[in-house]
Amino acid sequence: MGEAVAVSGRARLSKDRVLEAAVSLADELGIGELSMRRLAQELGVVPMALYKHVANKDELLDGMVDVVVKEIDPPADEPAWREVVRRRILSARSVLLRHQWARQVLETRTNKTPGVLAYMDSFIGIFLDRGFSADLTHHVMHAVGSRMWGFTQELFAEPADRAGEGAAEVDTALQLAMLQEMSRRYPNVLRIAMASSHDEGGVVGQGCDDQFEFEFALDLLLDGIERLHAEGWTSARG
Amino acid sequence: MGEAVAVSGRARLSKDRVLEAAVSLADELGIGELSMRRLAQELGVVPMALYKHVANKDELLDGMVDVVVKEIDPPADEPAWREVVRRRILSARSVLLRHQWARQVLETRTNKTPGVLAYMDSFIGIFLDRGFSADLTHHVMHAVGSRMWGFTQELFAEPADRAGEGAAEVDTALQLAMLQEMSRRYPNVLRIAMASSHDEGGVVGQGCDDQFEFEFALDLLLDGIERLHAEGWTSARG
DNA sequence: CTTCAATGTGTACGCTGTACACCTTTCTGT
DNA sequence: ACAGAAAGGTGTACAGCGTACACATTGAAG
Repeated sequence: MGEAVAVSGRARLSKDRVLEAAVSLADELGIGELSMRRLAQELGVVPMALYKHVANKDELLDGMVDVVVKEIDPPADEPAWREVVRRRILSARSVLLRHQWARQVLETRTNKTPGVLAYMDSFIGIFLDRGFSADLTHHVMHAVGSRMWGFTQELFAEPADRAGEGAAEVDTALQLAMLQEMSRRYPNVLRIAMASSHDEGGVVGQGCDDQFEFEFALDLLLDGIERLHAEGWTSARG
Repeated sequence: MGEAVAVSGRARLSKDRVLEAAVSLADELGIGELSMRRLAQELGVVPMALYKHVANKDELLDGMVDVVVKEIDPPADEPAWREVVRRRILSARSVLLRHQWARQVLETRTNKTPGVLAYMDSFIGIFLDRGFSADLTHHVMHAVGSRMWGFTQELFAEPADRAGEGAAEVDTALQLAMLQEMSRRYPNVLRIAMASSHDEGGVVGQGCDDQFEFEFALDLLLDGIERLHAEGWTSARG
């Protein structure tokens, strides 16, 4: 009588339901813990049931990427390309921060899902529609590269470090020793790690504002692009 | 009597031999095909033998990264930071092109092996030793990000496409149809893909000079850094 | 020659993705 | 309303993975 929900509580599966569940499972547990079996269990279904909605795990991952990419805001409707690009990239960044696994998956994929193409297309359109030449835009896209997706390689990523319980004293002593070793072998790394201006206290106290760093690098890039565009730059090879 | 080579042909294992074999196996087959079992077989040894030289697969991957990173040229000894950085990054790029799997592995790793730290340290040193403030250098390192390793996200990576044998005619017809579909749905992507100036003929004929694109983006970045340094830029937050 | 540590072996376990045959539910045409 | 087809879900099974653990072999030092 109903149309989608079986009488006995359990809703029917669908590709969308599978993808949605996969995304939130990856959000919770990380991409490494996402297996077909785990996902099936989450959906109250036997593993093979998933294969009626998704050809294989690769297609699942592609679908997940698509779901995430569609969360990125569309380009704003205003004349200044720079602000449009800037806002969109920052939107992408906030989306990819919500789904941290997406960075890795995006990079692994051989990128050609509809959502990814649509995002790229409209991204490119921002430049073309505002007077950039196809030539310059092409090079700009390469220069922007993965920053288009709102991420940079985290230079000094912490190793997750969950469940750090027992033997805290040994840890601090050992950490100090390691720090001294560090300062002998890699003095420059240490100086730079310290050079995050706020939080001057805590030794290695990860006082690095990622958002600031991201915007710094982004603006550096946008400055460069602006200059080239203003100069009417064109590639002089061939 | 000898010391390393057993009488019966087979050389003894060692961590170095394991890592070397792993690197060239990954070069040949790609990282996806590198398993402990396959590697052991390549070395004429039972899988568990590897664990006497490497704690687990993660440590193997770390070691492989270290091997690769050590192939990058040391910084040249000259006063102009820009040329030193440029040359070194291009050296890193040529190394990572020889070991394509390394990009992915580097990004996955929680980066802290000695070789990686040593590379970063000396990279940072290029700036510090040539008059950059620690503050600016810190931000610059974030801006450089993964370009330090000589790679950018390949925007339009081909899907490998080995073994494309049977039904070539269907393929071309189908490809044409897909192309038309593309041009309706993603017109901007197509325009940009075409805009690689040499090779104006072949439809989608991947006429994109990756090396040019890389250097373009790199120089854009270096220009920006140069300007900031000349201005005596300093982060104004905190 | 004995002894001991380092190195290589064999077996086994739990995990993965997924092929294939089967049953069950739901939709469609008459 | 009913037959039949299509779509969705199940159960079993297999090859491959990383690796724990107990055992055998080797090479060097006493």
